[in-house]
Amino acid sequence: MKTYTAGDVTLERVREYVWEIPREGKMGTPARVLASERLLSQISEDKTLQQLRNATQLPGVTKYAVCMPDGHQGYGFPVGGVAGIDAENGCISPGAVGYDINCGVRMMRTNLTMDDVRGHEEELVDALFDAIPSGLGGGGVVESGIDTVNEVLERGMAWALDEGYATDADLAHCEDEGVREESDPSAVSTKAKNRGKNQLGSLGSGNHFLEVQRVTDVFREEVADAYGLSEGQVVVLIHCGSRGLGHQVCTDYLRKIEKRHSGLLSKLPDRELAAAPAGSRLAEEYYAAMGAAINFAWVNRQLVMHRTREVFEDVFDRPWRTMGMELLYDVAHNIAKKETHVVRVGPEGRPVGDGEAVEREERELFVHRKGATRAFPAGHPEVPGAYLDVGQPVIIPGSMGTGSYVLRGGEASMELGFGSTAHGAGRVMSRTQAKKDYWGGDVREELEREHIYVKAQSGATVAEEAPGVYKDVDEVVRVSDALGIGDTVARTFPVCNIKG
DNA sequence: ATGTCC
Repeated sequence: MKTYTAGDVTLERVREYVWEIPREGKMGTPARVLASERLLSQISEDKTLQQLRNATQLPGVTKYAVCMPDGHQGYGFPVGGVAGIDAENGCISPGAVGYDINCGVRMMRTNLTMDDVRGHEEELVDALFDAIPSGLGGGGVVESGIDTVNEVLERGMAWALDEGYATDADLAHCEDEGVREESDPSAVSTKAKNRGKNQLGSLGSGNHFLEVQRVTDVFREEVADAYGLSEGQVVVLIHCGSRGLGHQVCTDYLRKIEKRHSGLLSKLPDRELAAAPAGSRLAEEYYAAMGAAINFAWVNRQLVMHRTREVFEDVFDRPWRTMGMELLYDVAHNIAKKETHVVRVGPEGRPVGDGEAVEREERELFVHRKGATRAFPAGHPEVPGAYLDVGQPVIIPGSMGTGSYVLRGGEASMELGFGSTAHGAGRVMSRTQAKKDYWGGDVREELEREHIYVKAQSGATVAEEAPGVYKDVDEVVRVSDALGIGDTVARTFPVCNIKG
């Protein structure tokens, strides 16, 4: 059997693009990396593989911990990691969701083409930058008080609908219709709410952005038709999360869980994997607080989209509905959710990997997706009606110089990754290193030569997000497609981009 | 990712 060794980790090649760290020692299950050899070598350069192996020690982890092709090191658990953990006898781990709860992406269609937009790029990027708050700290489309925040945390996009910021169609084309029902605003600290109350409708910083793009390629015509995508069409991609509110929720619960479940913590290989046992009060509270932050992020992206429609109305001087500005889909990539999956069970009733399994069973799991996108295939009941026959849209943002992809959930996603695929290109260079290698102004000029117009609050952010700091998104998507976990539907190229 | 340390 072909193997790949990086430091103290050896992976066995199960088949093309599937690598396995066999179960040994304290590992609860095997671990798997879904990658080409080139991507695996990039993944091996930081602590990703150690973190993935550590994750199999979380109590109740089933099948295998999985790393997607864009994986890299994160807080305790890889970005690009997926773990399906028994929701009855296992645990839930904030580090395996991430600090930016419900960080995610939405794509809005338009019926405009580049002929409509050409010559307006700079006007458009300026107008978007002026209208949509970005960067660190406060300022949002809506300035709200605690009461409004509580309603947003409770109701998600249903709140936006009632307030006139969303349409029924917007809700219908969002993962979970933009509402996590199992949410509890009272589980969210006042500190978190105070951080969030003036951030509703804001991009934030880092890799978050809003980008006007054109569709350059269509790979699966019948799926693209169902998604309303065609070559030359202009679309808008929005990538942001739950801002300071979600960050505070993660911080608050990490602290509480470390303290109250120190016994479990002492058995784990990394403090950053701190977890609350399923059924414990803190597990319930974290799940409900995370749900509230999830709702906050959906409203955040909705308000940014609402404001984008208004900007297009100003720039192109007609109502947004006449420009076909409909939500294609909104999908989270930092989330944990109770879902039912088929897992393999060993002779002692414990979830195991392929080799030891004696039977297959349906179990309710906390599916932790951190930097991984839900990718349910055609026919799955949670895929919206309009897309049921073709599969759930998966939106994979690339860098601001290379473009992005729309995929559809593939038939193999349930078996290989608990219904998930990649979430982006994935960094290959730290932010610190990026600022040494690049200068924001140069990056911006380089992009402008390719007719990509970038406007950012800070030149440092442009340097940190230079196209060269990312893995090859084409390669990430090629692997996803080849494995059948997410099938390519269309590719886009940037027109203008605003960021923190 | 993040009022990049209460």
